[in-house]
Amino acid sequence: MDYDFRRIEKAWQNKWKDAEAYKVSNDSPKPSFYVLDMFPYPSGAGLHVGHPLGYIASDIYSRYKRLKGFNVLHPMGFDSFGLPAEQYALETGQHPAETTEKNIATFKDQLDKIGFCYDWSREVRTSDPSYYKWTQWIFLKLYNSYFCNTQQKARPIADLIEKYAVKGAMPKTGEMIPGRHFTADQWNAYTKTEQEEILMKRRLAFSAFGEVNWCEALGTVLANDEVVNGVSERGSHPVIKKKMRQWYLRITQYADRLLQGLDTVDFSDSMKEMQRNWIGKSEGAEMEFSIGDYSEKIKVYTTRPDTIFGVDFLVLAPEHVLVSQITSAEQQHAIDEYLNYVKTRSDRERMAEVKQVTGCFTGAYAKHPFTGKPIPVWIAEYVLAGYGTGAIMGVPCGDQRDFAFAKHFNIPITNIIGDAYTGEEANSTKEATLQNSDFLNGLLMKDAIAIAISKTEELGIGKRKVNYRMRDAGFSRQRYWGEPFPIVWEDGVAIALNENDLPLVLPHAEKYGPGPEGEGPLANITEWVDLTPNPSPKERELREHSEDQKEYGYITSTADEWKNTLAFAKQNRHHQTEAEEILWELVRNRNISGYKFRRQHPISGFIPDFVCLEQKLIIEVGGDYHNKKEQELFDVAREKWLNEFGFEIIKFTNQEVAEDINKVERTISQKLEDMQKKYSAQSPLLRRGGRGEVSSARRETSTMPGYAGSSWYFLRYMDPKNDQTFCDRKASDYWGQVDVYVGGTEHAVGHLLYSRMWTKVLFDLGLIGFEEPFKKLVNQGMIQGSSRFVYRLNWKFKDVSGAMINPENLPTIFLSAGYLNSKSKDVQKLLREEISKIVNDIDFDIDALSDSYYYDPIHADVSMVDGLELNLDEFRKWRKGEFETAIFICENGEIKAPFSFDGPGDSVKEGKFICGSEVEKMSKSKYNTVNPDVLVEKYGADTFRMYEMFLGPVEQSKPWDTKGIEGVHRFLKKLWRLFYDDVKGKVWSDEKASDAEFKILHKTIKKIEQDTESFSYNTAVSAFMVCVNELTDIKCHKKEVLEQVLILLSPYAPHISEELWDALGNEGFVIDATYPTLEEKYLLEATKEYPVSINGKLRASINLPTEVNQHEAEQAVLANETIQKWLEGNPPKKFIFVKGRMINVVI
RNA sequence: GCCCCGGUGGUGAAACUGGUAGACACGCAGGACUUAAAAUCCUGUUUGCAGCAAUGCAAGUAACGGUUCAAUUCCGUUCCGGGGCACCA
Repeated sequence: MDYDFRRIEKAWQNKWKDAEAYKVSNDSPKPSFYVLDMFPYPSGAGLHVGHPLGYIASDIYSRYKRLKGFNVLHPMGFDSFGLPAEQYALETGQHPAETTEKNIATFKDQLDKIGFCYDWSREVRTSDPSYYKWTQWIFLKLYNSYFCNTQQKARPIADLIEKYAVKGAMPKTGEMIPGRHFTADQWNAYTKTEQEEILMKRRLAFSAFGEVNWCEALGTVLANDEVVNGVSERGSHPVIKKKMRQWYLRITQYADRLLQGLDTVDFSDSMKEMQRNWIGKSEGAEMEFSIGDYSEKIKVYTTRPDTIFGVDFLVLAPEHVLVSQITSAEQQHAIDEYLNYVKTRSDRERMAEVKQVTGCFTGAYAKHPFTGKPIPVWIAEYVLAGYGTGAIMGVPCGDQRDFAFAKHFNIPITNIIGDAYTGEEANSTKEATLQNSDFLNGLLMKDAIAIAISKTEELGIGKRKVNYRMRDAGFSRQRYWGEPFPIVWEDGVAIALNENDLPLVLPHAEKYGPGPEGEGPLANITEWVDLTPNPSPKERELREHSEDQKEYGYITSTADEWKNTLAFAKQNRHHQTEAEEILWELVRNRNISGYKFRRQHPISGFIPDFVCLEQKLIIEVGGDYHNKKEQELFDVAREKWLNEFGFEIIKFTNQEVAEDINKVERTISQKLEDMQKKYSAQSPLLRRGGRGEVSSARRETSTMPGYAGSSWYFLRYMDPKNDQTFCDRKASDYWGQVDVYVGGTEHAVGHLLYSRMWTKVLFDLGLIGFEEPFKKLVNQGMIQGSSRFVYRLNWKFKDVSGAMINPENLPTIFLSAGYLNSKSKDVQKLLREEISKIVNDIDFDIDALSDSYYYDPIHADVSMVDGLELNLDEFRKWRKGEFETAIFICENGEIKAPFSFDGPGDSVKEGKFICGSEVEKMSKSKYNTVNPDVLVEKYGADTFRMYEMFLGPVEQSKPWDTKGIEGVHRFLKKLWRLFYDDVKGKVWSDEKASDAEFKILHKTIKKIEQDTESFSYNTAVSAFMVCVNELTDIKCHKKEVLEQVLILLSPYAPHISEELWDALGNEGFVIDATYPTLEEKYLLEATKEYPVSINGKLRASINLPTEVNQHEAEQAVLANETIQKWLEGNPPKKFIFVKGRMINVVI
């Protein structure tokens, strides 16, 4: 019986599925364990061999923990919002939802073939409304929270509002600063708009103006990596910085807690370091310098207040607000010129020429806060407006950039550290002793820092200050395929939707191009965006007269329709029924609870009898004609339609109105009251408690960035189906933190930082019980692709007359790598000869060209290459035969062409075409991807799993190479033969195992357990190989031993383990077995082969009892022949005995 | 420039807190079985020198130096590769 992996794997995958073997319950007496993978973006290219590396690692760990008696949560889902799907939609017109759906199906199919133990019933997809409902919900939590500086945590914004209303915002010390401080009375007197503006400055999710990369030609906002050298990546159009309203997360408030939290988690040092760098905390002081007669002072930020007496100049960022004020008349022209120069420089340029010194003197002088010495004030682009205060103090003897600046502009340099400053370069250490520094004289610089700060604070010229490099996180994207913001802008004020109104479903789009004014594609879906209620007749008049602003109500489509409806409505108003007249008298003039009603007011094509737009309440009075059959149907349809737009309808019959108008009144006002309650607080579109109507209401047209959905998905897995809350507190308390999180380093500062922040906010608000999401992080290395290149001759040659050769009629010629690698000048001559054989009628000059110029490297698909040798037949068929007629010049100069010519001809044709190779990122566009399906098909999932692990340590990046997979496959076949013999069939027996056999088993148990715990899977695989090799060597076929080995192996190779486990006659799945217990007694040895070194060099090896003591060992060693030979009769100087390890004799 | 991580046979790699460097596998070479192939199995495989051989000696973990009875492991300097940050005051 052969190892038929195809049958086995399929069979067991089905059995697991049928038995729901991987379904996990939130209710279990077992201890919980949570193993998580970073969920993938389902790209159209499908899975490549790089993806499963981490998945296999986590799968092994999950299965291992399960065997160890844990209730293991090991889910998988899809990060399915994102740019690639949108880009694809732009190109092909296919809706991202469709392509995403398709891609996910492919991914799942591929994943299932590898035999992962995911509980698919817990799958999440970030683009699914039932998921992003809660992303939006958490966004609202962020929006409706602020960071309380006293408690250092998030609190509901309602608390802040209450505080403002009762106590205002008063300064702790000092005077009130207008715009920042206010009394409770002032707060209460502010308009809603003013209050909202103040609150926006505290909300954890907030909107503000920020700079974006704006490309006029493309009419769109670009991400940083879509901008290359100041122009757009697509089309090379100019890109400028433009201020636009954006959303942000106030992550800077969490900087300190994010920093502290790192000490509580088990991440790699480099990962922690990266996060620390990103947060970029620096401690220093802010100091104030007064300038001439101006009341305003220049604030500088410095980490080196100890060098305050070495200040020779101040430098402001060119964008600094004070620049225009302090510039002197003489310098005005020079400053203007410099500012113009700066404007032309992109960030990239500024970065590219780091060493270039530019700047301009403002003509102003600041006063040194201690000495009173006048200090020139400059501006220079090396000072960044966005960091610190946008101003620095220049200390040339202590800072290399300041030094270069002073030298360049001939500013005299003050030396405050004596000999420690050479005059040749700045001394930026903190080790020198200060001189020339008044009260700091004689102090070491690093000690002087604290003293300088306290003195500064004492004199009121500055204060201690902590700065962070991290900026608030941009949270809006001008894109389509993302979560819409649950925000409506009413007259410029952001109003959040009610939780009840979620999810705000992403509307279907037909086009994905940018909207006007840099807005996202959603801005083009007018009927979705514009929630402005129908205008009053007066406003309507106004609007109709303005030609370029054709607005006809928010649900109305065409101008004509609207005109007709209007006319019809007007007509209706002149033909009121009696009941309508009575009702109108009742509701008009804000008669009922102060709500304004309109009669016969068109809402799109419909004309309700009465409507209160504030609460979206419609009153219909039944006329006789409503009894007709078709009218009834129409009414139903209309009601449904209006409901969709949030309108509610109450109906009265003529009779009711006529008979008891009081009852009618009560009904209406009750209804209004109910509706106000129901849609209380912040629901948009006049459903607010307020009385005023709005003149414009537009939905936010940006969408959330990719990291929104991924910032909390690990919580959703715990309670994926819950439609009451994002994740029940019981579920999150049961599972707690993610015990092991496996993923790539590329998310070090993005995803990991954001999800850590979200977790902290949710924790602060009491919604979950832990404040770090991931207890342990395992970084999987990247599997790189090994690309193959062919080199196409570039026909940009001049012929001998100097004219360019026209390549169009010339054949495509490919050069073999070795041909090019022989870097000699001869290659060109040789090549010229070869080409002349092919193309007889042109004579050209190749010698003049540099070798880098005459060929283009082209990626060849790795599947057509065996090692480095290109399969020419396949290559000719590739890309729909694009290179069908190409000519290949092989390694040995042989020419292979699809036609015959008078070449070297008759000689034996065995030239190989060798490709160039390079290690690059695995990507479809580089044709270097390897699909796991192919390998699974050829060797089986178990082989594939074990091979990926065998490749090397999980954390290590390595180029993909298939050549070793045979070895792993052989191992599994060898394992199989312990159970089944080719000839004899089944060979296992129930015999009692010997100690020697148990020793092999328990040695393996020990090693596998250790290695699995420490994610050292490559060595674990090798331990399995050793085990099987040894069992084979001693012909052990005993069930007692083998079935234990199967349990050990099942996390690594679940299918074959399951098959053999079953064959041995066991009940149930091996995945539910109990992990073998290590019994040390089998590992004890009576004797040990001790290596004996002389002076650290291994000379002999002697067998000693395990329980030997140093004296006995010494005697045995000295009696040894080889050792005696080395001792040459002398006694050893020293005898070192490490029990159980080795012996070293020093002579 | 700064901060991390790494550098070991022809290749992927192993070596627990300093204690037999190269486990395991690939590749290669030789052999067995076979008409042949596939599959399987066996032997060898760091380098140099000596030997018919078992084996012995020497060198060897990027380079140099140090600590130690003993260094791939700890320390210092330099070189190379990978990743991150970058006029951050």
